[in-house]
Amino acid sequence: MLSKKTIYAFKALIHLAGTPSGQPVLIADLAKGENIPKKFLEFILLSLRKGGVLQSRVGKGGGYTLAHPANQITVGSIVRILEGDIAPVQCLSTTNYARCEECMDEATCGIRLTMADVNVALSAVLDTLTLADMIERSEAARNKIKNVVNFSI
Amino acid sequence: MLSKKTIYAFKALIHLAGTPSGQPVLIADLAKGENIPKKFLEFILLSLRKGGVLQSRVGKGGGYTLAHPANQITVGSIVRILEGDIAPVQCLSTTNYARCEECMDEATCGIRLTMADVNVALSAVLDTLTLADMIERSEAARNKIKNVVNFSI
DNA sequence: GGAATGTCTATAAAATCCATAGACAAATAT
DNA sequence: ATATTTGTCTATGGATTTTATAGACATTCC
Repeated sequence: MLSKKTIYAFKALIHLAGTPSGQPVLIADLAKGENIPKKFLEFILLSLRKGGVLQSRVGKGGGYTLAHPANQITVGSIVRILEGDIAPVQCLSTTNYARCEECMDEATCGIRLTMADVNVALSAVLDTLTLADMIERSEAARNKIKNVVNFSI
Repeated sequence: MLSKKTIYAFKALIHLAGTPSGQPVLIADLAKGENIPKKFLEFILLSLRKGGVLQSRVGKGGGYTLAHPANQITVGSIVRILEGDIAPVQCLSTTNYARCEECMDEATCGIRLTMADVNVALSAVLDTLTLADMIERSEAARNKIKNVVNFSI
């Protein structure tokens, strides 16, 4: 289950992706617009910037912008930045590896070998989906509903 | 990331799957054998029993046994029992549904629509893999190592 | 220089996870 | 019947993580 932090990040990123390109958005505006506690959002945006997903500018006319086009920002990269990792067990993590306590032999651990499959499947989906997909799907759903309404008139 | 509770559950279940069939195993023996805090394990086993994965018998000669053959106990069912759910967002959970706070319109939420794909992919893997797979993979890895050793002699 | 804005550190409230204690209930053996 | 073995249940507390806030600081622009 994703944490609130990650959901907030998605909301903020979708908001940023929806603003005319190049136009920086203030933390305060993002917080207000997406109903996210401002100080908490500061921290989230900072993490995303350090993770290479966002760019920022300080001072008047400053704010946050996406560091790349929305279709190049994967859901996986966002999750990895905010959740620390995707791997179901830490002994499978590349970015945050830790040996499982009291695991006698990593090479023959059935849990690890099985979770490796889960890890691969999960990474595959998350690294395929992008911010642009999130927006497209939302729009597609909206259009579908609109059409149904139109037809029914 | 799976919690310790779930890892403990896997260990206990693998242990149970590896004992001659029908033979009940004591909580105390499982706790000692797998190095799991006994009282914590009690709670875990109870959850698994209520979830239909384990059977128990009280009194002398009692203990725990698998409720089904190991190849019929999916990893997904175990995770669902102990983690509460698999869905990345609660508004996608079937067993534990909750509306996301302040989600204006669930039908057009881009986060939800995207995470639905993740949910499908994740469920597919977890519901395909079984306890028997965990054991097979562990044995396969052990045999592989053994052969390498033999060849090198 | 002054205003606007992001950055950073410290801290704390709330929730969840991990673990333990102890009384209780059920089954079996004698 | 009674004693013994063993799982069941309720309550509780410590540890960790998540969520959130406060305030000083640094940078940019005018």
